[in-house]
Amino acid sequence: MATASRPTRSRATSRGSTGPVTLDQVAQAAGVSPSTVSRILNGTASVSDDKRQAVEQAIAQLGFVPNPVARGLAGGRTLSVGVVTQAIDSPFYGVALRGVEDTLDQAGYSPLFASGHWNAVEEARCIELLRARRVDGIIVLDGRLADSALRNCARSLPLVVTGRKLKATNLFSLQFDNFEGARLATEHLLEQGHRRIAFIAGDAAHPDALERERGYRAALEAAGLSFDAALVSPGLFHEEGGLAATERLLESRQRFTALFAANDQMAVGARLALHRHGLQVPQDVSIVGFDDLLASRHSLPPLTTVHQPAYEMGQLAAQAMLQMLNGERPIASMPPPRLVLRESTQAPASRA
Amino acid sequence: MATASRPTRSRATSRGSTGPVTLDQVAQAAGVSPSTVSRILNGTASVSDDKRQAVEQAIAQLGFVPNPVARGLAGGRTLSVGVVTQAIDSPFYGVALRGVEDTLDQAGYSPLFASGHWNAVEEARCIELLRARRVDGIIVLDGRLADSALRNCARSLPLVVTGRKLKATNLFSLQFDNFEGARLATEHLLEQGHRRIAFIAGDAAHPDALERERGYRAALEAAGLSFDAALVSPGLFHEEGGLAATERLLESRQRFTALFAANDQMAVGARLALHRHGLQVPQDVSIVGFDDLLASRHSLPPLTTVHQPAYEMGQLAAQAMLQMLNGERPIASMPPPRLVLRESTQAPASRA
DNA sequence: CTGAAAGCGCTTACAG
DNA sequence: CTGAAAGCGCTTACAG
Repeated sequence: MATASRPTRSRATSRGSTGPVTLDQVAQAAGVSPSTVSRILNGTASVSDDKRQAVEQAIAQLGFVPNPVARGLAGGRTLSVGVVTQAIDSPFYGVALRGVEDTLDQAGYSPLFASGHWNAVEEARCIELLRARRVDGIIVLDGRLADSALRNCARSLPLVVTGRKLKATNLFSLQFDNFEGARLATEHLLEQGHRRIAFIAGDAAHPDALERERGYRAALEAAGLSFDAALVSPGLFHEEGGLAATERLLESRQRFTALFAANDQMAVGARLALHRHGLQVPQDVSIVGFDDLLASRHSLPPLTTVHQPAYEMGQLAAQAMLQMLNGERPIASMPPPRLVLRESTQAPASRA
Repeated sequence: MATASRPTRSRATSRGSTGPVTLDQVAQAAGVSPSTVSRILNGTASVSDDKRQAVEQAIAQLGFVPNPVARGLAGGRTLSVGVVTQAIDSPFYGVALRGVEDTLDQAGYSPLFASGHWNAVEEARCIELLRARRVDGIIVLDGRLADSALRNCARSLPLVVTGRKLKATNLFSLQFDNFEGARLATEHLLEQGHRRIAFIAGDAAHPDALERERGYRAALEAAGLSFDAALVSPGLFHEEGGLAATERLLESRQRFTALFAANDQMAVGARLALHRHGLQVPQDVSIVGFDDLLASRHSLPPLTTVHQPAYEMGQLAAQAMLQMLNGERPIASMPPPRLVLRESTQAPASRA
């Protein structure tokens, strides 16, 4: 009778009790209260074996799937985590997103992606949007948000940030050693005998870009070479920028036998510029990149580059978030940089 | 008094009435009922100007943002749409996802991405997951789900599918003319004088792959050339596959002066294989790809390829979804294929 | 161990 | 045009 005589409208009932099975239906089928079903679902309290069995059977039989929307409202947890990235189609961040997705998925969480387009204002908007959607936590992949904005956000939500070292409660940061990576890349060129090494710099608005330039200079200095500003040309981290930067270098008639690009995308642009000028890689000019994008393995020639573990970064960030959500304190850190030797570098032609 | 004497627990109240502003608070501040606030928010009914003003002011003053989770539960709409894609980091689909994201975002909807990994079983899981999350509709980008599964899904949710022609109520499909694209690519090679044109085929489990092969054959036949199975080698749509397929072709000692790869990723692999065998592009072998990935513009040499408008595809799919959600019937269709001429093709060396 | 009840923050018939 | 009330499908103190 209880069900039959429901006095008011019920969307589900009105269309013939079709529609998704609800927890109440499970409770009724199992002959227990909704509270008990909920407890079993959430492992919130111990429940007698017979009730548990009855409920589990009812769930299986009815094909019940809890409604995350209702759970979110009632329990305050949506089992979703926001991810602010720069662009969903970035060859670098895309891989990181996959790492996040895979890790979250295994734990029953869903990612909610939002793209900041390399722009602090939009990134802030992403965070607002994600909070409005009541995500349980937010992962911020790099980006240009001020540290203070991040700290502030962490006051109401667990936050994990990559690309900077930041200490704050409720906030975990993960950083790749860009300095060391760049130093390694430059050192490799030096060891091969190169002395005139051009540097295609990234976008100076990114801390990464600055760190990589520092690494380049440190390696030079360690080898007793002096830094020559005429050999560095900014390429904004993209292909066109790398192409233009290299054109500029070539037109300036600076001599160089090797070139270190602060990311693979610029290396690809540089490669094309050299080609346009009839220069061979690595015979005439050696190239080292940074990131080790999937595509770099098949570029022409396959690119020597600093491996940045994007997928692992995504995984680690997601794992850290999961731990925070569990009340644990994450302690992970990024693996150290590692140079991947391929075919774009060799000793300079001895024409000195 | 009403607020102060609330008899029961209230999470928000207990932490000092902090936390997000609720609709009730807005109603109270504006001196109207919650119903009225809701109506204004949703444009559900006409409301007198003075009340509207009072409410709008209260909203602005309190910085109220409606809780989508509550909206979802109460109204049955979550303002989110599920997107099942193959891999979040695919160079092709990534761009399509950006098109979806941009379009949805403008309309106040959020995308929920789920990756099927080129696998019908996982795609089905994605759909389940998205339905469990109560998305308002689902966009399926290509994939291997059976038509029947899709039709079935459309019975409970608006669905837009790309990569196939499918008629069903509540379902809109969008298809690129793969046949014509492949025909165009092959025709171009033919016009340049090539007669022995190898074909790196895609994964035969994808309808796209079959269509592209059909286009290749059709162009050959139109030119009076007979199809030679020894000249086709499957490459599974990825770089490694393209590389291996080309190696096989080369080892089989089949002669060919041009090569058409059923996607750009395989073209890149093919390019590398040719390089390993000391063959120049386009001097020794011309290459045409398919897709026109962002990267293809900067490959060595820049790749001649069939432009497939991934971003527009994402946009169109999202727009169609938005229209269905509005009760309209979408009528969009994909732009026709277009060949982008770059530097990887030229007339064969006259050594016949 | 377990149930009844209230509540999460909205929406939407229903009845003026 | 507008409000009171019930409900969306869960969770969680509270009281056995």
